[in-house]
Amino acid sequence: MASGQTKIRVRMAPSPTGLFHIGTARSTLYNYLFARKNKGKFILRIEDSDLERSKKEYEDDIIEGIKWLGLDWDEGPFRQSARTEIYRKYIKKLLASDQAFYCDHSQEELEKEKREQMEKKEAPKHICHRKGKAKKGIIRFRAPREKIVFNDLIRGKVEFESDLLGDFSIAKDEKTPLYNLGVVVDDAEMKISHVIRGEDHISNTPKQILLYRALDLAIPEFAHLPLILGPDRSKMSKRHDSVSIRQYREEGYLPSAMINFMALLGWNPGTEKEIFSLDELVKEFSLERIHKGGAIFDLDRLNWFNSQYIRQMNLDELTKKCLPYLPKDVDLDYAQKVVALEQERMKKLSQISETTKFFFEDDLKYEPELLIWKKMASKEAKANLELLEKKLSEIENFDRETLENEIMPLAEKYGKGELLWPLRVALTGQRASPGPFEVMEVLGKEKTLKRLKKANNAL
RNA sequence: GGCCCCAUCGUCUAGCGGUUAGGACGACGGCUUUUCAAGCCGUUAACCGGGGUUCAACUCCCCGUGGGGCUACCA
Repeated sequence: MASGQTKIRVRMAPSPTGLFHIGTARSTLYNYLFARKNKGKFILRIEDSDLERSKKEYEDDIIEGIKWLGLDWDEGPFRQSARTEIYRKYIKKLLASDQAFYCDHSQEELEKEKREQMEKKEAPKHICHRKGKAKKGIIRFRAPREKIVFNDLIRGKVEFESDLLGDFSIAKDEKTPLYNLGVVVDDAEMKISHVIRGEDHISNTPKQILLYRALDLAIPEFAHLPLILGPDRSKMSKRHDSVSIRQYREEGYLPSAMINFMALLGWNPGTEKEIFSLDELVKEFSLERIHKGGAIFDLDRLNWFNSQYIRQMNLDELTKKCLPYLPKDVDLDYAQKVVALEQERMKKLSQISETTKFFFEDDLKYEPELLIWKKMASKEAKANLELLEKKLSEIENFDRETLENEIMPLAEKYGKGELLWPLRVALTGQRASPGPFEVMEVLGKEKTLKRLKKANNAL
C-alpha cells in the first residue's frame, strides 16, 4: 500500500490496436489530472505486446491525440515490445519456483472444457493437471486458493475468490507476456503508485494481485473509473457511431471542449461551475468525487461545450481553425469576416462549410417562391428588389451602420418583412442565414448589386 | 450460466438523516426579430421496488429488480 510519503506515479497504458478511443482519452485525462494535482509523474506506456494486432499508425494516432488534447507526460513512451528481456526475468522466476508451468492443452480442449463447465452451471476455469515437462504450449500461473480483497479508491472494498480464476495464462513463451503479467511487471518496474483505469479492468485486478504477491512486488493502489456508455447504455465501442478522438477532431471539436466535457463525465467538483480550463481542472480534481456509475456520452452536451469555447476564441485563431472547412484558395481577410458572422452560431467548426457556402459562390440559384415574403405578390417582391437595387447603388460606404441607416427607413415604409426578406434571400439564396446588413458588409457593393439583379430576374 | 460492479429528471449531475430534491444540456413556451441561430425569461421532468434501522430516510443495512463489465494463447 502506498503511504503518504510515496511518490505519486501514474500511467496510461493504451494498446495500439485502434484509433485513440474516447474512453482511453478520458482515462488519460483523469490520470493526468491526478498526477498534476498531486505533483506526481505521469508515464505513458504503449502496450503493444500483441504484435499481431498492434500497429504503428494507431500508436501515432494515440500520441497525436494526447498532444492535441493538450496533455503531456513525464516519462515514456515506453513500449512493451522493447522490454522482452525484463519480462523473461520474471517469467523464469515464476517457472523456477514452480508458480508457473507450461500447459500444452489445445485451444479446442480448453473450449470443450469450458462449454461443459457452463452447462453444469459451474464457473468456467482451467485447472491444469497435465503439466508439460517440455517447454511446450502456453505458460500458466498456478493460482493459489485464497480470498483476494483490495480497496478500490473509488468503490471501496472489492472481494474475489481466487478459486474461481483457475490456472490463468500469463505468457505465450518466456519472452512474451500476456496482458496481466505484462501490466504487473511494468507497473512494478515503473514504480506506479496508483493504477487508475476503466472499470472493465476490475476483474483483472485479482489476477494481478496474485502475480504481485507471487513475485514479491509492491502492490499499487487501484482506482477503477466508471465506463463511458453509448446511448444504449453499453460500453462505448466500435459499434457506436463516433468513438475515436480523431473523428471529433476532424468534425471541428475543440480540445478544450473535449477536455471539459470528458472531465465532467463521471466527475464533478460539487459546485455549479460548468466551464473549466485544464488548469482549473487540475486544481479541483480529486479521486473521491469520481462516480461509480457509468455515464452516457451525450452529444448535445458536447456540442454545447464546444459552442461555448468557439465563442470564447479570438477571431484570428478561430479563422485559422476554420480554414480547413472553407474553400482552399480563400482570402484570409474575407474568411475572417465570414467566420465572424458565424462565431456565435456554430456548434462545431465543420458546420461552417455548409452555412457560409453562399459567401464563396458567385452564381446563386434562387427558388422564386423563397424570394417572396409570406403572402406578398411576386410583383411586389420584384418592385422591392428594384427599389433596393437603386438605393444601394447610391451608397458608397458598405459598412453595416451606413447600410442600416439608409435601408431601415425604407423598410419602415414598405414593411420590414416585405423588404428585408427578399433582400436577404437575394444575398444568400438560403432560408436561414445571418442578417442582410451583415452579409452586405462582407459581400461588398459589387457582389450585392449583382445578386439583387439576378434574384430579380428569377422572379 | 459464473464472478464482479452499479442505480436521483430523457442526459450529465448536486445531495453525504430533517431540502419547496438544486444546477446544466435537451425539449417545450414566451420575449426579441426579415429568417435561422444567439441572448433573455419561463415551463416540463427524477429519488427502481420491498423490507428493516431511526423520532426522521434520496441518504445507512438487507433482499429483490434492472442495467453494465469480465469470463482469450486481446488489451
